[in-house]
Amino acid sequence: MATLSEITSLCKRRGFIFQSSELYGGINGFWDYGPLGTELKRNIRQAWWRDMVSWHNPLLAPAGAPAAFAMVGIETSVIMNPQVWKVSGHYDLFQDLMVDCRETKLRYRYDQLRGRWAEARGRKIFITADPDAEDEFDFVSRRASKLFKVPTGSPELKWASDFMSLSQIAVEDFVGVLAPQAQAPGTLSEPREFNLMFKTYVGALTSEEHAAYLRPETAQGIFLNFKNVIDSSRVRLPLGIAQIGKSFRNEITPRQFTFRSREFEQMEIEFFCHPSTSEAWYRYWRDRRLRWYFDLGIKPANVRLREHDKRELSHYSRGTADIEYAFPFLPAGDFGELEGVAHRGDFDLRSHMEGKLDPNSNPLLVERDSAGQPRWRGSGKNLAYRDERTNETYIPHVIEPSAGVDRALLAFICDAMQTDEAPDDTGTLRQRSVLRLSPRLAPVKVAVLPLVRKDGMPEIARDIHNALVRHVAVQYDEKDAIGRRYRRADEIGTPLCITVDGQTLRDNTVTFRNRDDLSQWRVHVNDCEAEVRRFIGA
RNA sequence: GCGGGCGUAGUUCAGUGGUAGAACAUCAGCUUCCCAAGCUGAGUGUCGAGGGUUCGAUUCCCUUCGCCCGCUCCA
Repeated sequence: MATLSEITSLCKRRGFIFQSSELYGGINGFWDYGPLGTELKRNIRQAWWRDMVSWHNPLLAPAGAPAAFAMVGIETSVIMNPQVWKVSGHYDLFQDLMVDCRETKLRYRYDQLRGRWAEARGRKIFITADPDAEDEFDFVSRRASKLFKVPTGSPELKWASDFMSLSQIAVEDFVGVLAPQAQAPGTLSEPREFNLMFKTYVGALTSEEHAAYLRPETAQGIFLNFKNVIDSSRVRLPLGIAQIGKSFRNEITPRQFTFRSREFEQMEIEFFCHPSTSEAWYRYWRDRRLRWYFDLGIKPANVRLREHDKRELSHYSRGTADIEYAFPFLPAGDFGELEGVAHRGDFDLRSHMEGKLDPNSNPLLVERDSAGQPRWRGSGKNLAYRDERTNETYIPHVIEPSAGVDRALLAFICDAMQTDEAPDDTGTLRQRSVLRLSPRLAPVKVAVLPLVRKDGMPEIARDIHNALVRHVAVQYDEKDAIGRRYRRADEIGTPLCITVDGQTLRDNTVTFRNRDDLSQWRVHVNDCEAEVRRFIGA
């Protein structure tokens, strides 16, 4: 399989992906799409939108679906009322305080590091536990006896406190804190803020009361408009609302080409249904979304569906599955997330009604501050749904398939990139670089080529090109030998070539040539468009 | 954010303390009746950016930006 540098150099050489602001040395975590990349990306969005939204038939239950359902699309703003992110939980979650260990270079979440004070041989040290330790009591005991050089369980070692969070310890006292993997105390930095949301200011004044955030996901825009859509669109549950749009996250370490970017595009559906049917809908969406990648030509061997186990799940969720791809730049056996399909229960709608819910409470309760008030106040609006046929009112459960456009594009390119062998005109096998993209996704569907640049062939080929140009993405190429033109088409994934040759002059047929198996067949000049459409399935 | 490596033409790379080359790609022409053929010709780089040392820096030093790898992070 291709390496990351082979992928990035092909993407640059052929105009799929460039580094953003490359002229000025680039900017970490941002990417531009070139002419072919833009077409490919549009085709991915279009395939998703058609398959999920515009080609959806609300009168028939799709294969495997529990029932027929409605599906509409919306497009919401990137910047929203900041309260949205407080209620959604992103504000708390994305403003993590971290501490770094200067000795081991390890970083810990400030609120996750726990430990207890230990006293021996005249020294008092706060011994922290590794957050991943199976048994923090055991971990801390062993660390303490090693530090003080006393046997475990020795009466010399006294515990001066119970377990407590590092955040309860003053920063001045960090000199007496032993980090989980450090040899000596006092190696932890002061807690530092890592704000993962992009902050901006609305209006001309740069003051905190005008602060706002670029959305870190498109989903919240859908939740906020659930009631608007219901009230305006004559749709009933079960209902999917879809959106494609940009999102922004201040990733600490953008890496791996476009896989982890700070500006990225999402294709998300929030699917609203009755709580009693939500598990069946969850399974339906999980399986359907996985199949979508297969239908667009991703090799099943490179994809896996990873169901989160019970410990990873919030208790309110009946399931979350990641659709993952074996990106060639990841270590062998590792997969990277393309899409997450999550059963979110009524967490989001209820949070926007009542105030931010505590995801760890069971049953779900509004998170309160010390005064007993909601930590983050909800809208107070009623987002319950009334089924007018059964007269039942309920808060819908939500299934959320959330896909990354840029990640899908990268996976499609990685999966399609191949080097195989094809004979040259002397019959010897030569390396051929070919992009086996699905015809639906290919940026160029067909290349029209005169076999040689004489005998009127270019004129006929131009006529064919001109007839196709309003209907399919077509390229005309008369430069260089025919074999070289085929290879150029192969390298950018053009699935079909139409060649005007000597026989065309006699009987008005042209040669169609298939990118994948090099097969050829003849088609009448007047039937070119129909044949292209048949082949690419559009 | 930490540690390591790297940055020369569109791409892959060579090279030198005296301002740069190859292959492929690109463009033009000739030739060419089916899979990267041949011939002729052309263009391309402020050697990532800024500063320093030096008579002189792409080359040595510092800073910075970017890329890759490992940690960390990844709702």
